[in-house]
Amino acid sequence: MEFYKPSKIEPKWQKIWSKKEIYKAQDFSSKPKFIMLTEFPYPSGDGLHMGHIREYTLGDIYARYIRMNGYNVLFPMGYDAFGLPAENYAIKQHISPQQSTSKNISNFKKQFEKLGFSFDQSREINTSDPKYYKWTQWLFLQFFKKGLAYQEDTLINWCPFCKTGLSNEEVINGRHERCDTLVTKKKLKQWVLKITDYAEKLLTGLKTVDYPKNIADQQINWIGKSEGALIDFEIKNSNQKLTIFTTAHDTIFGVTFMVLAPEHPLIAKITKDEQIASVRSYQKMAESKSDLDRQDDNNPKTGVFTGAYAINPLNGSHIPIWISDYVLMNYGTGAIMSVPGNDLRDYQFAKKYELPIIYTSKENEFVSYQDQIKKDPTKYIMAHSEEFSGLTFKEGRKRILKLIEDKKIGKKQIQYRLRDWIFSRQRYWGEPIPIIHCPDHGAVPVPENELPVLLPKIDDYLPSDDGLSPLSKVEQFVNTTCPICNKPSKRETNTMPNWAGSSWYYLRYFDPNNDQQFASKDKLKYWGKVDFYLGGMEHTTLHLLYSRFWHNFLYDIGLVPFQEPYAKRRGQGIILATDGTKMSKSKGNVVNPIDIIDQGYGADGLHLAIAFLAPYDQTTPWSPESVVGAYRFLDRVYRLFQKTKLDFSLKELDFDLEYQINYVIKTVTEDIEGLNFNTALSSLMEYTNKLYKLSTQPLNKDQWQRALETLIQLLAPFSPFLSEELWSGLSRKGSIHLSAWPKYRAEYLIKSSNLIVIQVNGKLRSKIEVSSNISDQQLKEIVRNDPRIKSIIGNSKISRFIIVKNRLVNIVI
RNA sequence: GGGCGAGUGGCGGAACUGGUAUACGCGACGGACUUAAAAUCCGUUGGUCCAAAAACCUUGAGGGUUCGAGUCCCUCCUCGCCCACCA
Repeated sequence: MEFYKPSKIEPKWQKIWSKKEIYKAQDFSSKPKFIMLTEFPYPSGDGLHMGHIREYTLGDIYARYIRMNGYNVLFPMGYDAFGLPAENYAIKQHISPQQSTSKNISNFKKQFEKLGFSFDQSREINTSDPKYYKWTQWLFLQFFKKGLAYQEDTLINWCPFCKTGLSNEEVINGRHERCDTLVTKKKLKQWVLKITDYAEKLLTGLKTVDYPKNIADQQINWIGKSEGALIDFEIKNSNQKLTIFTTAHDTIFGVTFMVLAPEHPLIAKITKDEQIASVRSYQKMAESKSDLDRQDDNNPKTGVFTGAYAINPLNGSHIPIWISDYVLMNYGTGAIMSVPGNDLRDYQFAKKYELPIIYTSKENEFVSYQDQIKKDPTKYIMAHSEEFSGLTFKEGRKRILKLIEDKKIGKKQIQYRLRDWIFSRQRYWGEPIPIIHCPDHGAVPVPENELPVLLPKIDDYLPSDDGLSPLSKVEQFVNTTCPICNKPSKRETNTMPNWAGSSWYYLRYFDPNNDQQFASKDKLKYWGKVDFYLGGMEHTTLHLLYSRFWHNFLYDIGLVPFQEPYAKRRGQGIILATDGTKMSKSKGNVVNPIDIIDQGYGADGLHLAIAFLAPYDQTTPWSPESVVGAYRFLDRVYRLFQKTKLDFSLKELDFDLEYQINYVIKTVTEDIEGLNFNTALSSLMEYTNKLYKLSTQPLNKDQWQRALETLIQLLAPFSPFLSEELWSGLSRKGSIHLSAWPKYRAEYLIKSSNLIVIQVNGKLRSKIEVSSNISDQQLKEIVRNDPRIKSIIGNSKISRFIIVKNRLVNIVI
């Protein structure tokens, strides 16, 4: 008898699958197409980690399932090789990013092979390959030509450790999401992509795709649409005007002071002489504060009076103008009207500086506007608002807006929290931005036939504190001529962020070797939308949002046939360390998945353990024992196939076995469709246990054969190696992974009898087995005569008799 | 402060649309096989009480709706993730 040894089975099939290219996707196949996309990794020096394995295992299971259902499946893989992590790793290893990247990629490939994922290897891409980034540069130029890529001299988020600017999305709690360094501010000239132009489309597009609520909500919150009004306030004894943005224009009678952000340009023009000194010193103080300090809402409010007054356009009252850093320059107009009766921050500020408070709701005490509206908008009754007092907020809102518009002192305004995307990085390892700066013509795009602008190989690629890219030191690279006038000009030396290459990579899989276009029209049309995109929740407001933006733009300029790139998105949960905390090198609690394979559990054992661990989208701790259970199950399946001395004397079909076969097909199929991989596996385990018990009894040979085939076919997506091995042992032709997914027959799922639960007053008292076609009358009779039930009921009167067909009886006494 | 989600055995987790709570797996305990161990196989395994049968209790806490609630409603507690002085 042979023992189950993954190390003897798995390498053999890796080679065969690879040689026969069984997972190759066909362009223009007549079969229905399906794109299963998982996020491609950046090839780090540590190799694949548990998070990768979970993502690709789940994607692989689904891809294999869909493939067996007769689809032309595209399940691609590539490498997101440009960017900070790769470069920081190279610096640490004292080798060039080119070297480290190619070394790491070959390690990743080896590991992927060992893991046995069903990728179409022929379509592999690498974002740092000039043949690839030529098209990233080309796409950037399309943004430039449409005015959606522009340069701005602005205060940006700066990571002092990585020595580069960052986008808004890359700053998490005031820290750089990659290295956790506190972010500071730096004034730099930057390339910016105008993602804000797509705020509305990115919102409405969400209604056309299948995303889980939490992902859609996160994007909606990030885009942060709010509807309100811009209102102009005249300034007393001045010809200046102060424009504010508010979402609560109906509280305008409660305004008792105005607040400007410390950076507001109007401050210099309106501050009274006697206040200049204190205003200047406050501005200085605010400037030196880090983002994190400034954002802490537990901080006591601080501020300073400018000496100037604004005039309330509706009642003419004079309102002092203050400065405070709780107002942000980069949202709205950088100025607010303060209504301390309804806004907590304004209230705190008013209390501290003893400013008057007017309550504009009938409660006549502090009530948060947001809370009030949310609780019951009809109960919010306005007060202290002249002729509007007594109205509901909804009505007051409408009328005051109309009044403001009629008087031409303001207008309706839609405001988004989304900021434009800071797109340049002062680092070496990225796509050079294909722009030439000409003294006469300004920023000029590199002509298309000169793409790609190659990243020069240089020795000194370390970043510097001055905000200049390492490329600026390379004279052969920098010095060039203007494509328009031929005058000596300088190349742009900033590079693109690592999110550039990944913003369109899925499209390249359709046509990875095309050197005329990023992908041909025909292939874009054939493959269409990504049917299923699985990835990390942490990319919701980064990669996922960015790539939706790019794709929407490409659609608008007619380069892709669909508006949204991903028809269905799901996010997998995180696998924590055994102690329930995040796996991290510094804590030393990292589990290396490849070790698990090498310990003898095999790739199949690893896949199975991960799929069985918990629902795919749940964050859950890793347990080393889960692999033991997975391995034991596979071993049991293996031994089931080793049984040689079976008694096949049975001529008739075993109806119960027939039921089991059809039932397991049904449940496993439905569970995979619903991505309930853990319960699919528990069904397969139960089924296996039943077969194992049956194997000691007389059997019908054909039926038994079918039972075994069903088992390994249903198991194939989860454990590709073992199922292929056992399939070949049944001397079936071809790969099990190209075989047709089993179909159940409903007629075998009809039970002749059912177990009926009998309750008295809702409490379980007895169970009986009765025929499926029993009438309610008959059932009542049987239940009444059940000795246990009889004794419980005794002389009590039965007031109700509830029957749930084929399931339950409840007697109420 | 805002958004989303979750609390079920010793542990990971099941439970379809309100209808047998604790499936499946791990661990533990007992037994078989073995000189022994591993592996495997067969049992037991939410709690209280108990010789046993039965009974009673149990899905974070409390209340409600219902013949019947882990599931629906209300109040509260705890935890996780994301965002956060966004006017």
